[in-house]
This record gives sequence, structure tokens and C-alpha cells, in this order.
Amino acid sequence: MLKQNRLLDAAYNLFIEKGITNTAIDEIVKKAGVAKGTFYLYFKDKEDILEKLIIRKSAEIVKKALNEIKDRQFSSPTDKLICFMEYIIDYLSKNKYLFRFLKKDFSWVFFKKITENEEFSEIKAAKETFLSNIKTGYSPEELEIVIFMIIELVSSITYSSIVKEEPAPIEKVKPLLLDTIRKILEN
Amino acid sequence: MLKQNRLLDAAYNLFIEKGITNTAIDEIVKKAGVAKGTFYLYFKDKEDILEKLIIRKSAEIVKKALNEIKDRQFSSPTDKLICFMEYIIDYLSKNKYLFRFLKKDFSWVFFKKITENEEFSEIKAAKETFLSNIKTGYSPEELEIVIFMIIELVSSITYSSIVKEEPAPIEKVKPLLLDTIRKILEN
Amino acid sequence: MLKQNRLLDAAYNLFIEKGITNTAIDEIVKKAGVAKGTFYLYFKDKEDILEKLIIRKSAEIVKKALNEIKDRQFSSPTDKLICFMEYIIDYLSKNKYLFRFLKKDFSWVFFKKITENEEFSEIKAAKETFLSNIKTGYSPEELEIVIFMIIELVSSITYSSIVKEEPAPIEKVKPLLLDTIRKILEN
Amino acid sequence: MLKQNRLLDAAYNLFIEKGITNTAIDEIVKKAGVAKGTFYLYFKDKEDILEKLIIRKSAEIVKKALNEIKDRQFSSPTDKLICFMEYIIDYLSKNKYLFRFLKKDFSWVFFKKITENEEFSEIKAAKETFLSNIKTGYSPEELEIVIFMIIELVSSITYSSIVKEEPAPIEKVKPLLLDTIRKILEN
DNA sequence: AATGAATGAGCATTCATTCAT
DNA sequence: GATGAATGAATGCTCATTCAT
Repeated sequence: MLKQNRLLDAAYNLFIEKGITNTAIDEIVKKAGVAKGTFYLYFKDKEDILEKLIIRKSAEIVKKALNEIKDRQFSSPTDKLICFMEYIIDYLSKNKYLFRFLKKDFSWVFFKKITENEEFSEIKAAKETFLSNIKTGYSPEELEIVIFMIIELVSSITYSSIVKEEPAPIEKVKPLLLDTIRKILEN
Repeated sequence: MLKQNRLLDAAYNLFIEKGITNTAIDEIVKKAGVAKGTFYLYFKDKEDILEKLIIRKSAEIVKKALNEIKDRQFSSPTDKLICFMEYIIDYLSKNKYLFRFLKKDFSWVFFKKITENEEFSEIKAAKETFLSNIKTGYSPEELEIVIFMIIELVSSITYSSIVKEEPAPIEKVKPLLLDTIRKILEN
Repeated sequence: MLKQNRLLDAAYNLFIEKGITNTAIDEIVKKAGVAKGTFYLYFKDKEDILEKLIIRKSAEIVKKALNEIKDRQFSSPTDKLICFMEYIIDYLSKNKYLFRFLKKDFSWVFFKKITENEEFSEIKAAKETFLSNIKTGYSPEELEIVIFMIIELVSSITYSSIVKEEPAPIEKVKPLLLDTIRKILEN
Repeated sequence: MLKQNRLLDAAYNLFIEKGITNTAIDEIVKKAGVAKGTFYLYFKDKEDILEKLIIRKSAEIVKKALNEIKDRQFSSPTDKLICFMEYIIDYLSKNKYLFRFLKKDFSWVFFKKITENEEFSEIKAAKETFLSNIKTGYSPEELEIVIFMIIELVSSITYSSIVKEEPAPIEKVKPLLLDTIRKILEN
């Protein structure tokens, strides 16, 4: 499984460096120092390694953010969620190339994949704790949708803000974004 | 320019039908009934025709939505914007394949491209009227960002809701989405 | 040698099912439930297992046909040969996929290989009894050639008749074929 | 269409020289002096060029044989057919490598393909003249089958005789073969 | 302006075979 | 005897792009 990891690392660096489409499997295996056949031993094709990489990297970020808020005290679950989101925004700001790679896929869809994956059960547990503690006017079903909306919003705005500097640099956008999250959750 | 339009139409139908990556320029020219060289007379490459197509289709939708709200009376600019957004959501719900093609690119980024393009000056004018009439607590600069956020939010949520049915079908998501827009703008 | 048999059976089923070229050794070992290296313990390559399989299956058919005519009385050795041939034609008609696999290789060439193989000495004996009993105008040397011609003719015609239905279905071809054999041998 | 012919010639020479499986399309285009894409402009794959080559070469031989017997007088249509067959046997004896390439496919199946192909209408006409002139005890339907049998027999026996020298060299086999044809046709 | 035959770099994918365990 | 991870040469095929007509 050492070789599989070498392949994942090599693919990640190349995807970041020169884009996914411009990276040939030939280059991945060369960089990983394994034979071409070995790639196909562990991955179906480029799509496959890409998805595994996205899940892995997304999970890494989420874990870091969870770790950050774990031992701190918050006056409300909303504050906790906002802090969690802020950590992720800051992290992605500092890792522009990682974010460019994750694109808007770092969103609920992958959050969902992560929480469905047994490998990342701790994230699932954290999510459920969040949902059960937050007190809003929303029904549980509505709350799921609202949380989805928040994650998509953060992911989407942060992406264009960081990667394309649209509509403004992230420093200008972040306060408005966090303020918007608060508005959505409170009352 | 007849041939250019034949190419755009052919490309659109093929992109919708079998995806962008799976459509070869060979097929586009065959469907358009023109020679291969003719393609390169009008477009730089596949990216180029794709962008022109996205701008064209996005503008079409925006024009329809503007037309819809033109002659109606609204109690507030916020209501007007929400009605405008609702029209777009409904239109995209009915044109799932068009939306799948536009992906999340039907967003501010392209809205911006449209407003910058002389060809679509009426859209630009409409946007400016909107911005100057809406009364919120935001500064003009902040308002631009907030409108950006709303468009990204609508575009992003509607996309996953319609195309992937995540987090729920569009009927369930729409009321919450419109409600969220109101929350963001009011107060 | 259990594993060798498991490999032969697996290969046979796959060859029948999806053709020889389309069957990878990978699939054979997977179906046989043995390791890849084990294949090379018993067979040189795909060609090798194929040849062994053809000899094995061809011999099986010949044995069955010999068994069929063993205890029956015939008015002449020609009648006996014709009955032998008819049994084989009927058997192959019922086992179209087997025949498609054996192709035209179920012919003298392999009949020869079988008779040369110590493992199948009873077939060799039967062949020699045939040759010494049949009374025709041919010299022994000519008779060998004529018998070769008959086997090739039967194998070749039956093949296209059963597998491709050319020039006609086997029911129409068979009487003419047996009649032709009689013509060749008599006088 | 010059390039298409260059490809056909190159493929033929390589197929003869080193076998079909051992010839890469890369080599064919290199030998033909055209680009790789050009191959796929004219042929679907290796199978496709192979089939076209077999039909072309088979037709060539048949045409030569027809030409040979065209202006000669024969005491009976049977003699004419035997002479026709003998010409083909002799031709293939002299062109062992061509025959190895055509394998047993130089048979009725391809004779049929040729006669169905508009390009080779003269061959079709010749075949029909043959069939209508020959007088045997067979019904027209039976005669078709019998002619098929003869062609398969000649093709099959000549192949192993020439290519594998089984059951004997062609000089020994030929008289018996022609004699057999006569037996089949005469009463 | 329009054509379409020709290009060939580029790439994914397969698979028989080996060998250390 | 048995294994199966690792190999990497071999190869088929695509497709955007050009350019002489």
C-alpha cells in the first residue's frame, strides 16, 4: 500500500502544479517511481484517483477544523459553526492551490461522501452532534437543507473570492459571509 | 454568419446530449454540415465555442427573467429581485439539461461577462437600476458583494438540487432559498 | 494436479464464453481460484493451454464416437466409417459452442496429434483397424490421403454449416456430405 | 485513394512477412509512409484492413483462374471446373506465403463475399454460367451445396498440403484431389 | 470564405511474465 | 508447490489543428 500512497502523493502534486487535464498518467507513475501497470492495480483511471484524492484532502481539512474547535468554549452552537467555517476559509485562503484543485467540489456533496465513508466516522459523529445541538426555528429536515446551503455558499463564494478575486478579495468578503451565516441561522 | 450559427446550434445540441468532453469537433462540424476548417474560421477551439455558448444561453435566460418582471408592480425592490430569482429557478428546473450544461458557471462570473459585453447593454442597465433602488443597511460596495453572494447561492443550490437532487428536490429547497435571500437583504 | 484441471476447466469455459483472444490469463486464474504464478507452473502460455484443451476435447469426441460404433454390426467398413462420421457431425451440431472453439482444428492435424500421443493409444489402435479392414481401389499410401481428405471435408463443411449456416443448415448438408464420403470410398 | 493503396500494400507485405498478430499498425503506417491518423481515415482497425486485403487477394486469384480457362475448349463443364481448380491449386502452390495469409478463408465464404460485392460482378457472372451449364444428377439447390463442398475441400486440403505438408506434399495429393472432384460431380 | 484530406503528438490501457516470499 | 504484487514494453486509437486547393 506504500506504492498506492506514493501514487496519490505524486498525482496530487502534479494536479496542483499543472492541472488535472494536463497531467498524464505517465507522469504520475514516473513521479511516484512505480511502473505504469501499478497505477492500474490500484486505480481504475484518472477519475478514480482524482475522487479518492478529493475525498482524502477534503477530509483532512474537515478534521483539522474539527480539531481546532474541539477544546474551545462557545457561547452558542451557531458561534461554533461560524468558527468552524472561519477556520476552513482561512485554511483555504492559505492553500489557494489546494482549493483550486478541490474546486467547488469541496462542498456538501463531498461532505456527504465523507460522512458516508466508514473511514471517516468521526466526521459523521461531529456532524450529528452539531445538528442536534443547534437551536433554530427550522425543523430537522429544514435544518439539513439550511446547513447544506451554508456549506455550498461558503464553498462557492470562498472559491471565487480566493481563486478569481471575484467579487472582491477574501478579506473583504469574509466578514459579510460570516455575517450572512449568522443571519441565516439566527431566527 | 449562417455557418457560425449552425456550428453554435450543433455544438449546443451535442454538448447537451453527450457532454462537453465526449463531443469531438469532428462531430460538431458533421452535425452543422460544414467543413472542419470552417470551425477554425469562427472559433479558436472547443473552449471558445463553449464560452460563447454559455454567454449566449445565460443571457437568454436573464433576458427572459427581466422581461417577466418588467411590467409588474412590486411592493419593494427586494420582492422584485426575489421574483426575478424565482423565475430563473423555475426556468432552470424546466430545462434540466440546459442547466447541467451551464453547470455552476451560470453565476455572477458570467453575469459579469454579460454585463461587460456591449451586446448585452440592456442587462447591464437593469442591473444598475436594481442596485440603485434597493435599500438595505449595506454600503454600495458591500451591496455588490451581497448580490454576488445571492446569485452564487441561488446558482449553486439550484444546481445540485435540480441536477443531483441534493440536499432535496427543488420544490422543498426553493421556499427556504427564497426565504434566505429575504433574510440576507432585509435588515 | 487438481489445480491444473481447475485451470483447464476455467480456460475452457472462458474460451467458449468470450473467445480465445478476449480471455486474459488473469481471468483464467481468477476463475480457477489459483494464483497467477501457478498458471506458469503448468503451462508455457495461452497457446499451450489452448492446444492441450483442443487435444483433450477432440479426443473426448473421438472416444465417444468410437464407443458408439464399438458394439454395432455393419455390413461394410465404409458403413462403419460413415456411421462414425455421422455420430461426430451430430455431436458437434448439439455442441455448437464447443465446435466454434475447436474451429477447423478438429481435423486430421489434431487427429494425428492424438494418435501420436501415448495417452490416446486406443484411438490409434482403432484407426489402424479401420485402415486395414477397409477395401477400396486405393493403395495404402493413397488411402491415408483419402481418409485425411474425408476428415478435413467433414470437419470443414460441418463447421461452416453449423457455425455460419453456410451454404445451408446442417440437416440439408449432412445427407450430401455422407453421400459424398460413400462416393469417395466406393469404387 | 493513393494512400489507401499504399496502406493495403504495406499491410499485405508485413502480414506475409511476420504474421498478422505480430504486425503493429505503427509498422504498417511507417512502411506506407503515411501518418497514423491516415490509417484510421480509411480503415476501422486491423480486422478491417485484413478483410479488405483477403477479399482483394482472393478476387485476384479467381480472376486469374477465370482468365486462364476463358479461351480454352473443354469437353465438359466438369473438365472446365477441374481445370479451374487445378489452376488455383498450382497458383497457391507457387505462392505459399500468400496462401498462409489467406488461410482457409480462401473458401466459399469469401467467394460468396466476392460475388456479393458489386466490384467483382464479373466473377459472379462466371459463377452463374458455371452452375447453369454443369449437368449432374443434383437439383440446383443441391448443386450449390456440392460446389461449396468442392471449394472447401480444395481450399482445406491444399492448405495443409502446401503449408504443413500434411498428409503429403501437394504433388501427391493433387491427383487424388482432382479425381475426388470428378467422382463427386460425375453421377 | 470554405473545404476536408492529412497529420502525428499524445495518451490510456493491457497483459504476459517474473520473482521474492 | 504456490503465491500475487509489480512490472513496463507494446499498442491501439483519438482528435485538435493545418494548409493546399
